[in-house]
Amino acid sequence: MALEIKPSQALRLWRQVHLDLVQDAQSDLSVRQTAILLTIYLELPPHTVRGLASRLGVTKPVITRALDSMGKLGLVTRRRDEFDKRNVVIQRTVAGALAVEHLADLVTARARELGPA
Amino acid sequence: MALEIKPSQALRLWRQVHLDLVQDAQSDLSVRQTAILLTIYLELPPHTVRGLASRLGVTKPVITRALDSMGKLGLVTRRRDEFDKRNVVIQRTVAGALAVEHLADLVTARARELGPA
DNA sequence: CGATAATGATACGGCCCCGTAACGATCGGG
DNA sequence: CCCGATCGTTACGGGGCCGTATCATTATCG
Repeated sequence: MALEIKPSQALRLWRQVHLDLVQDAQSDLSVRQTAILLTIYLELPPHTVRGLASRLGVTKPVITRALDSMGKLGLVTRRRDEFDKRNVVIQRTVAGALAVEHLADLVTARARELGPA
Repeated sequence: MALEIKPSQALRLWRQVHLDLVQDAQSDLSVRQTAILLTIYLELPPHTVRGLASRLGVTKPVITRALDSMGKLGLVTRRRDEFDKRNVVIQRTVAGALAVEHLADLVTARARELGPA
C-alpha cells in the first residue's frame, strides 16, 4: 500500500507547504529542528540527546541548542533520568503535539488540492 | 485525481525527507530559500525580486540576500532587464534544475516506502 | 576508593539571516 | 526637463545556529 506520487506532484506539494510555512510566521523552525521535533513525536520514547544526535548524524551541541530553542517555544521539555542521572529524557508537550498535528493537516490539505500529472 | 494521504503518512514522509536533508550536508537551504527555489523552477518566468517578495509575503532584502546565497551555490542567476533596467530577471541554471530534481526524487522515493495507516 | 568512561551543557569564534532604513539607478508623467 | 515613483541593493544592529573544544556531573570498573 505504498503512496504513489509523481515527481511533479511531489515538487508542487513541497513548494506549497513551504510557502505556507514561510507565511505562517509562527513556525519558523529550521530543517534540523523540524527533523528533531518529528523524531521525538513519531518514534518511541525515551529520547536522549545522544540518541537524537546519532539518529540525525549531528553533534550533541546541535541537539542541546535545538532543545533550548524548542523549549522556549514550549514544544518539548527536558527532565533528568532518575536512574542514570547523566541522561536527560526529552518529553513531549501539548503545544508540541499540536504543532505536529498542525503540520500534518497542512501537508494533507495541500496534497488533497494537487491535480494529476 | 487528488492525492490521498493520511496524516500519519504525511508526518512520516515529512520526517524522513527532513532526515535525508539534514544528512545530505550539501543541500542546507533554509525554508525560505527552498520556497524561493521551487517558485522559480515551478512557476512561469519571468521572475523578479519584487514578484517573489510579494509572492512569499516577505521583504525585498530577503529575496536579494537569498539570491546572493543561492547564486554562490550556482542554483540561480540574475540579469538586468534590458527593456526596463530597474528590473532584475532571475534565471534558472542547470545546477538548480538538478537540485530541484534531486529533491523530487527524494520525496517520491520516501513516499514509495511508506506503509499504510 | 580512585581512575576512567560517558552524558549533556557551555564557551568561543565565525557565519548567515532578519527587519528597518536608506541609497543609487531608472522610468514616466506633467 | 524635472520631480516623484519604482526597482533592486546595501548598511546597520541584532539574533540564531554552527563545529570544536572543554567542562561538571554521574556512573562504572578494577
